[in-house]
Amino acid sequence: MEQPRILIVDDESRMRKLVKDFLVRKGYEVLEAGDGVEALDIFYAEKQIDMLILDVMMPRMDGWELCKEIRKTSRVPIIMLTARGDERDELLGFQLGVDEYISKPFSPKILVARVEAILRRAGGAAGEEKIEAGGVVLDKTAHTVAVDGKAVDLSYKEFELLEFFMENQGIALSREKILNGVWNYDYFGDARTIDTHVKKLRSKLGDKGDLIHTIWGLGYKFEAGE
Amino acid sequence: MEQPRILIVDDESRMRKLVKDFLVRKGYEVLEAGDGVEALDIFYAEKQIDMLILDVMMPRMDGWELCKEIRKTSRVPIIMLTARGDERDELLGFQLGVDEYISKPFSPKILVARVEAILRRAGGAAGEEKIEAGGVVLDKTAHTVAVDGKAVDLSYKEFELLEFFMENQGIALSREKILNGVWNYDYFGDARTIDTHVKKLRSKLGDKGDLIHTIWGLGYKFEAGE
DNA sequence: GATAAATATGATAAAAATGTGAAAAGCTCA
DNA sequence: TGAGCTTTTCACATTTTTATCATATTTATC
Repeated sequence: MEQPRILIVDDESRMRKLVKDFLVRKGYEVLEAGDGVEALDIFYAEKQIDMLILDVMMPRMDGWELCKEIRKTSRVPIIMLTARGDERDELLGFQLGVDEYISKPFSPKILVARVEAILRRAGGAAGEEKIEAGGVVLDKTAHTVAVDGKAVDLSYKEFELLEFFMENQGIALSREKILNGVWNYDYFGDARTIDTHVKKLRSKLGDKGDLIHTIWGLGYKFEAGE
Repeated sequence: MEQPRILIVDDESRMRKLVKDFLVRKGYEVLEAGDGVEALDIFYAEKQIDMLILDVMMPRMDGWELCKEIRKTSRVPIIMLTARGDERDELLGFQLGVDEYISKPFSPKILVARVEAILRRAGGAAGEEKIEAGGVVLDKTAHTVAVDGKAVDLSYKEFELLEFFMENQGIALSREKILNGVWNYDYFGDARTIDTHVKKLRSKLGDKGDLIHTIWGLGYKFEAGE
């Protein structure tokens, strides 16, 4: 599962946006639907959806109905967003095949944790350790990097270098520090080797290449903010 | 057995519901009966029931009687729910052909564990554990692998290696990790032996061989998505 | 602007890792 | 024991990555 695709269904666009933002930042691709009917359309039209997040309360077709519909043809993981602590509903839901509940209001942390737990359980690739910054997602577990959702091929050293940069975001790194952090201590070659790797990294990262800033007379710095 | 079907028999609907919820959540299909007579009806009317969970105390026909009846025609696994620690009953029950006891009150974890253990033990098609990814189906129980529905012959090591790969989908695996996961800890041979096995696996998997990705400088990764 | 110092770039050489086929070593079962 | 199989080792071909170097470009400073 290169980049799990999640469909969020809620009639409140503010809520959709909220959820979407957190998930996108974690490297997921997120689609939106405003009600159950629209959700079904997207679910069947779009390529592979890896998870659904449904609000219970929706016009036209509510979360339960939608869930029931989907379950007729698919075992895709479903998370239900409910009002706080409605246990009766939860029992009903588990029978319908809901995988998890999140009761509103929820913290982003909870949301992301549940999503990752479920995708992991679903046998997928989750359980990952990821670092994200400025549209660049580095997945240590899968050893992959994606820029704006698009996979980028990096060599081993390039990956390690980027990892080091991203773990030290906003910090000016001298060539010596980089050498110590990424190369083995028994490396006594030219520090200018770093330049070459930075060059390749920048070019492979495309637009995002300039997240790696040159600090004159010192070294480099990875920074997403601005 | 794609989705084992379990019949829970208890006169207390609250208890039935409780048990059912946990099992449903684990992917079982659960039917309910309120007493022994009803249970027999369902058992003979319904298609294939894979397991029975019986409460001892029931009106009309208690758990023992029901068990005796069922055993006249079927060896379907039976779990008995009893009051805590009634050893006399247990002896009686084993003679009647009860497979397992769970004494009330029980934790959901115990329940699920026993159910899974028994289905697994029930051998044959039951408790089957399969992993699927990208058209490759690995059946741990049967120790078989099929690619696009066509059986593929693997040696023992090849099977174990593929199993390890598939259980760690999407995770970049170093040779060391693979060695630790698939070989015994007392193996001190060459890590390159992995390469050879990967080679054979790839060729035996045919098209699907390239689900096993090489990660340069690191090792391998099994990935189906893309 | 001119100059010196530092960095970027592209090409190329060197090194390292993997793929492959075959042979050797182990096992298993008549 | 020995045929038939699996597993491991090995040597060599191939591929990919990494390091180096010469040159171009950029930057800071005067």
